[in-house]
Amino acid sequence: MKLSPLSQDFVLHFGEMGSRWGINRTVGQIYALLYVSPRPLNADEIAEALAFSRSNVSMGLKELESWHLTKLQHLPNDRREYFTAPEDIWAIFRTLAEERRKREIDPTLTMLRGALLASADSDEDRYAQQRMKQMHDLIEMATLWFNDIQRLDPNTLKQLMSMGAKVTKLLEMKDKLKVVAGGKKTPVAPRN
Amino acid sequence: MKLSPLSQDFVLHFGEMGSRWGINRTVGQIYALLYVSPRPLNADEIAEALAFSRSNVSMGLKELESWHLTKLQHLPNDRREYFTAPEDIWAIFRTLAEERRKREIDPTLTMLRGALLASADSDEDRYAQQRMKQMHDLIEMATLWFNDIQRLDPNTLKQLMSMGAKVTKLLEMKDKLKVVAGGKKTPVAPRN
DNA sequence: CTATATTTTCAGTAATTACTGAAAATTCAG
DNA sequence: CTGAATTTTCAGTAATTACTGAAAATATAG
Repeated sequence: MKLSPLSQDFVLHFGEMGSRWGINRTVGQIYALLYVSPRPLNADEIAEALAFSRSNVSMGLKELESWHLTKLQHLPNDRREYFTAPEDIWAIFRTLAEERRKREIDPTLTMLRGALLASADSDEDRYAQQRMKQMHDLIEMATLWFNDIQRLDPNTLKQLMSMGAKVTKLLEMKDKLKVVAGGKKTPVAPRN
Repeated sequence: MKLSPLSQDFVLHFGEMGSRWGINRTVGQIYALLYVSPRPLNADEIAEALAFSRSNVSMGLKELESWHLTKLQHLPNDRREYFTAPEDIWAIFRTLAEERRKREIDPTLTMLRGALLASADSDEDRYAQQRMKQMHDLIEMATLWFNDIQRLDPNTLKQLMSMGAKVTKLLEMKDKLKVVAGGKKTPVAPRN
């Protein structure tokens, strides 16, 4: 297996990006290779295409599996395992976000909650707790929201995204409608 | 300067998180320390509190500066430089997101655009380009959207986030209104 | 300007992380 | 079962990244 220059560039770039994303260069390259490959690849093909040792590829694939970023399949009359990246790119991003949430956000929220429960017996600690609360609340809100948004079907999500900030126009509209209709004015979170 | 156990935990946790976020452990700890500190700190205080060498702190602070995550100030009758983390936590996340966009997303989009312009003269390359296009479009849309959303003032944003997925109810409402009003029925993408 | 306080740089070293090859384990056709 | 094909593990090594102390640079008070 020899990589075309087109794929080569993509793969190398994703290797570099990988290192900024907590997965190492090797893993990034393997993933990128699977992503652009029109057919499933086995470990030897990957090792050859990327010039890594067979064992390195084995490790990398395991890592990707732990991220739920590969699909494993078998080809008829072939004992080797073949790998692909999931087709649906939305699913890929959802998976990535989900995994990062589990590994990074959740533990952070847990730590913050613990710290907020501890007793603060100095001005420093009280200040620190206040800062941690700000961070906790922001992270929690963003996470809940992201979670919600992410579960929308791709088309709704797409529609929503293309609206961009114009979505707030809808919020205003909603408020006006309520007033006009004389509906009970739901107290919206105070706008400090 | 001695750290309370409360801050200690926070600082150590952020050190670890830092390494998952592309900034190293030291830098993560320095940032966390500034974040929970009720007053500006100078480099020596930071070095003592975290038990790092003075030069390591100097490097770390420079790194944080390059991320626009610290504010530098001077105290009266003191030649040393004092550092703080910005007050507004929304601003902090906006900065972080902005910096990551510049360092990771933008170069990726550039690479993808380049690859899409290149001529593909094999089935493999055509497939690869198609995959890259999917990725490009998704990243571009998400980035534009994120950018838009992020610029909202914190309270609108908060309101929007608390709605979560219910925001799509507004989309439906909008569509219905158009129909009732006899407006042109915009064909909405099917929601599978 | 000089002396001193403070910050930055950087070569060397330590620590961490990535990678390899050889060997062990697993899988499965016959 | 047996043995060949395939995958995984892991100890050793290579490569990378982080950290330090000493020295250089910069800033400022006098």
